[in-house]
Amino acid sequence: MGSAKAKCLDGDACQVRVIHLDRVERARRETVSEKELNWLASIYKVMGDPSRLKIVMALRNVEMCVCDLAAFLGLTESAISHQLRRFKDLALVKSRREGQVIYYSLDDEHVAELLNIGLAHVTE
Amino acid sequence: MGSAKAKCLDGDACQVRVIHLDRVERARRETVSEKELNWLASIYKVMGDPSRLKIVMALRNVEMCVCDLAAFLGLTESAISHQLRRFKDLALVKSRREGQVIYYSLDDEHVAELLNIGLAHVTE
DNA sequence: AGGTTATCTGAATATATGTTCAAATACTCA
DNA sequence: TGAGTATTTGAACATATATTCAGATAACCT
Repeated sequence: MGSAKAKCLDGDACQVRVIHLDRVERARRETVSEKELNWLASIYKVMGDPSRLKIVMALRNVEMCVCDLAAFLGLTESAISHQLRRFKDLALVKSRREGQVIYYSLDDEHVAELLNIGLAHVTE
Repeated sequence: MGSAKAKCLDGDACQVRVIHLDRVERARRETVSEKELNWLASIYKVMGDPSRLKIVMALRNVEMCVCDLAAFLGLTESAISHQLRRFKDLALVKSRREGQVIYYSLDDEHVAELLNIGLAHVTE
């Protein structure tokens, strides 16, 4: 119902075409703040890279040091260190020093939960 | 227990340092196939961009056409179309044509579920 | 102190990515 | 059929990103 004739939005200059104004307004009403959205996106993003996903999966059950992860992933220890820093910046991973060795482990239940959901579906 | 002296892996040339061989082997045992891992990563990845995340959130409740989404996001219709194609390539979004208008909606419960988990945590 | 091990840092690089613009396609209505 | 609307496509561009290399820190051991 209702023709699909586009209406206009953003009063002043009528630059934006809209067909279902009600839906757009509803979406606007139901969205979260820009800050929350960006934070959420960055969590998904950090898991959206095969190498990092593998790191998260490894840390899911046991803490590991950089060179263990490097061996597991087949990457440089430097590469692992760089990626771990990204996790730490997002407070998704924590570290614990024991002599020369630094042990990394997950520090965020969201990540573990998201991982479990994903794994459950991917392994059917 | 056990000194932190690194052992060697990958027999032939001993190029890889490992401290906790047992943990690495366990991680190897418990990982999923490369294919599954990549597929899973691509799902997280597609949600790991603010614009796309906003698209998913909009489509969570109602189907929308390209220009509605463009109005909602404040982006070009072309940009929306490009992003929607990525979703379609991953079979996460489906489309339905009605005359000139093409309606998009979510086509994968994983995505909705991941989104709900994320939203629940982000909005505390 | 000096030497070894584990990790980090920064520069460099190649590649991926998000967006826009211009033009093509698909459908509708008169 | 032809004009108008909705969406798609491909090239282009600027930016972000993952990894490596070389060198810097930090902690241990003798």
